[in-house]
Amino acid sequence: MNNNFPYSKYNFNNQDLLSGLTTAECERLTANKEILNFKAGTQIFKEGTEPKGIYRVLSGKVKKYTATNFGTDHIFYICGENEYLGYHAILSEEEYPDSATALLDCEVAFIPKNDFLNVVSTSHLLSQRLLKNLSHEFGVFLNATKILARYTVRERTAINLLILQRKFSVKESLKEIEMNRDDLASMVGTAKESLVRMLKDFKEEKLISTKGRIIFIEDLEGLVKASNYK
Amino acid sequence: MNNNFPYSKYNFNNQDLLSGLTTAECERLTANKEILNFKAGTQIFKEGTEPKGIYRVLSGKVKKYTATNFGTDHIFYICGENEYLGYHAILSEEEYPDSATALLDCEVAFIPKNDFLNVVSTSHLLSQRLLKNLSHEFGVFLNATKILARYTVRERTAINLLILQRKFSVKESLKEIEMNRDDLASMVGTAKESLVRMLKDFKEEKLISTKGRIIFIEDLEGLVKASNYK
DNA sequence: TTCTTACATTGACATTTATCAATTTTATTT
DNA sequence: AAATAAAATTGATAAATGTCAATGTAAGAA
Repeated sequence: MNNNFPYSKYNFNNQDLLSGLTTAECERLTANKEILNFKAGTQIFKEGTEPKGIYRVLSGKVKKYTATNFGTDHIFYICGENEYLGYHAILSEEEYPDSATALLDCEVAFIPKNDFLNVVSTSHLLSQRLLKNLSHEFGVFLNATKILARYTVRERTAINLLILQRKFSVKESLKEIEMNRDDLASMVGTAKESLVRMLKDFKEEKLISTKGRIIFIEDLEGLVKASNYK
Repeated sequence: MNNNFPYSKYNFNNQDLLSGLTTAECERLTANKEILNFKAGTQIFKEGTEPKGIYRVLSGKVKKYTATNFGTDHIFYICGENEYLGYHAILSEEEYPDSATALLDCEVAFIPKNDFLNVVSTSHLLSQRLLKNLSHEFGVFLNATKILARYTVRERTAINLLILQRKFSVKESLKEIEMNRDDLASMVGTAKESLVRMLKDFKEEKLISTKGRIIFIEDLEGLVKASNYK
């Protein structure tokens, strides 16, 4: 990268949680594994319900979000390939604190709760890795709350475009983001109309361009500057 | 409680992390323990620095916060008695993602990094408990980000008063909050003047009263209603 | 293709929140 | 207690953001 935007502060899973397990552990873990397919827009699990297992995203994208009692969502994370979903609720022995819905068509591996817990309780490597991941996530969340608490809508919009650009592009060169405006506004934490106006400003400043709902990042450095984030 | 405000969503540590360890483990853990005293206003550790160990608050209160590059803080948590500080950075093997400063005079037990890691790596109970705590915290944070993203300053002010009331009162009956206005504004995620005006509104509505900087909760149910949180 | 529907955008305006500059109150020091 | 410093509050105003209604555009269904 030729800019100093700290993308590392935006990734929950900084390594593959389940790599490096022994063959026996892997077998126990995947003994009852199921491959599931979710069409874009389908809910994978719902806030407040009992967790049945964990999920690994094999392909596609998943949005993670919470709902207010007055009907607005807040999308706090987009999960991509090889990231895991739903393990927090299993480990905390609580209900799901959030919901997950496919953003694109997804292929997902489902591992039942008991198989996961069983391996967690016997594999030192796995529990150490989970500890590392969860505590890394803590930093990611601190960053997110700080941004919501202290940055303007303009700054947050820029920050989220930068995050999404990274998240959606396997290759760095790819600078397209496709996401509906309601979801984008829900990530930024603003009204759809305010989000659209911000995009318009960015277009006038030549930081981005659009074609339909697709957003092209035209000036990465300019967006970093607009984010006011160092 | 005679209201349905979910205080449980605001506590990081839902049990004593280190209770139930074997005598041997306890000894290893506390072999190099130091008791430290921090005067109100003194920083305990600083964002971006190398973690040296973990801290347990024995008495007093500690604010945890992150700083923006443009000089405003966001206080995201108040630690009280028997809560632990600084273990995230140790477990994630990263720099401190946040800072901690004594809000009141504090007595704190310091456990060096290696002693902690040593016991974590050998005690199954401790690592399981840490996993449970960290994943519980995830839910606490989701709630916090949702509130920052989706609730108004009025609602957030009410929510934070309710949290502080609980946090500062050992007995439920105690309904006093003493905190300077800058810190309160920093928790709510707003400007000091906006915070003060919100307090004024709440006073006019007889939800609170004040004497100097001390805030008395006069109508808990009314504040819950003002928070718009269910 | 045409119709239909969902989504995106714009305009006008109201409301909320931040900022800056006083002023008042409270706490601390002498 | 008086003097001083720090913090809290208020007022005036600007800026940011949200809301509601209308219009435009794109995508899927018939």
